[in-house]
Amino acid sequence: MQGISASAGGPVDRQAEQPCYHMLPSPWVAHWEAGCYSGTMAFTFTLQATDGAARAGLLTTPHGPIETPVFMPVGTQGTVKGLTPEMVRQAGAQIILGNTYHLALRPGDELIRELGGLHRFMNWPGPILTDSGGFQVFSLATQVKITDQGAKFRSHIDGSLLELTPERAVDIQHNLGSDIAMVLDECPPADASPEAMRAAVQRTIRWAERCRQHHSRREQALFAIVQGGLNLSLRAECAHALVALDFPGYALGGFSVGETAEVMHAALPACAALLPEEKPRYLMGVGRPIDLLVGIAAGIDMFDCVMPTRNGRNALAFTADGPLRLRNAQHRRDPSPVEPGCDCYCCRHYSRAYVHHLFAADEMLGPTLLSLHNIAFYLRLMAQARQAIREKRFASFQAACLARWSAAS
RNA sequence: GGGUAGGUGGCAGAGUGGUCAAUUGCACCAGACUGUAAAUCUGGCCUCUUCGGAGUUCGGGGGUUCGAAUCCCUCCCUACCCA
Repeated sequence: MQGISASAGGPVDRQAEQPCYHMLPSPWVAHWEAGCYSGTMAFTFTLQATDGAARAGLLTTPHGPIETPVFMPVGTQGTVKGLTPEMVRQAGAQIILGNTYHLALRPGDELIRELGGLHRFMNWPGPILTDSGGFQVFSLATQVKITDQGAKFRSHIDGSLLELTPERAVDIQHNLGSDIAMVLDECPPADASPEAMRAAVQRTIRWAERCRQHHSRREQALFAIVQGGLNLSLRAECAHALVALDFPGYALGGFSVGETAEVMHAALPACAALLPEEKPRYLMGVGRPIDLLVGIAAGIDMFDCVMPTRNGRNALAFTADGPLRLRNAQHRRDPSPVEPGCDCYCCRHYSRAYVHHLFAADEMLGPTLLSLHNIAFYLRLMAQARQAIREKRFASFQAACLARWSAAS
């Protein structure tokens, strides 16, 4: 009976739920508090500090500024799965992703425009980057037919035949109203033949040109995507052609598509160096914490990956001491937080034992808490990296992180 | 006391002479996850193993048979019905 007594023990002294504001640039916080689109901020990128190839900078968008290097949580269908925008913000996110392919299929980009655009529709007043759907053409490849005109494919929702062209991808992203849009690209698998890779690069360049031509929305930045796989001369050819078109930002696509991490790591410095120094560089779809650090060292400014949220839903927590599988029996009676010292909502209030219980009982709060923690971990890692770059000690920061991650396993 | 139906691996529950170390689900134990068709998927789950196999299992005991979880006898136990 004592366990259910209302007055037993008195309330635990909980700190007020303070957002992790210390990680965010203050204009962004002000923008959030205002809760609306000011429309005064143009798209700019300022390089503020370098440390070797690593860079720290400031990106501004109509929906707020972004400190780089930045990690962008993925919100494919207009939601970072399992989290409210408020939780994503409190974890320290400055910008999130949305997806052209998914949102065009459901609920439809026209509908979202009608309802005030994606920011308003999903209640995320901060910056949004939308992916073009090029990756879906690759990942749903069995049912896709690619021609110069565009990609014909079957909807994964109802099987209907649809076509995504460069122009349509731009229109959809216009309707969504994202701050940064991506060109439609062709993303071949790592083991594609040299001919296929070359064809994909040429098509990607032609499509980028068409996107550029078709793009008219001044308050939205359109980024180009460099393909070419692991062939550096193809990458260079692609990059040169795209740079000549003068995009406000450039992405490296076609990584983490089947090649080993070592191979990707080895290729990144040269590929990043192909991109203009004064423009933001975005490594698409990457990756694990170690991949982020390697990318930053190579001169990348922006990253996105489903890993913190997907793995969080699947009971894996990233921590400064390496990954933790909360479904494992060893956590059954562990009273310590997922990551000691972490100031995220999950770590401030719950034990590993409780999170373990949530996953064992298949309760939806488990995936929510670990998604939240993982995003907080990723964003904290990036904040620390930014600081390390500014203090010219990124290499030792990276080495220290790696040593700690590997020591635990 | 009489009758009926049953007793199978942690649980539920298939199998009813050889292709059965035994379908399946759950539970349990691990692993994977990189511009999200993923709150998903994979593997393991009697013992030992040089991973090729080997040895013991289907309530207990006995028997029939070349061969039994499966057929027979007997004992024990469970559920329901009748007294």
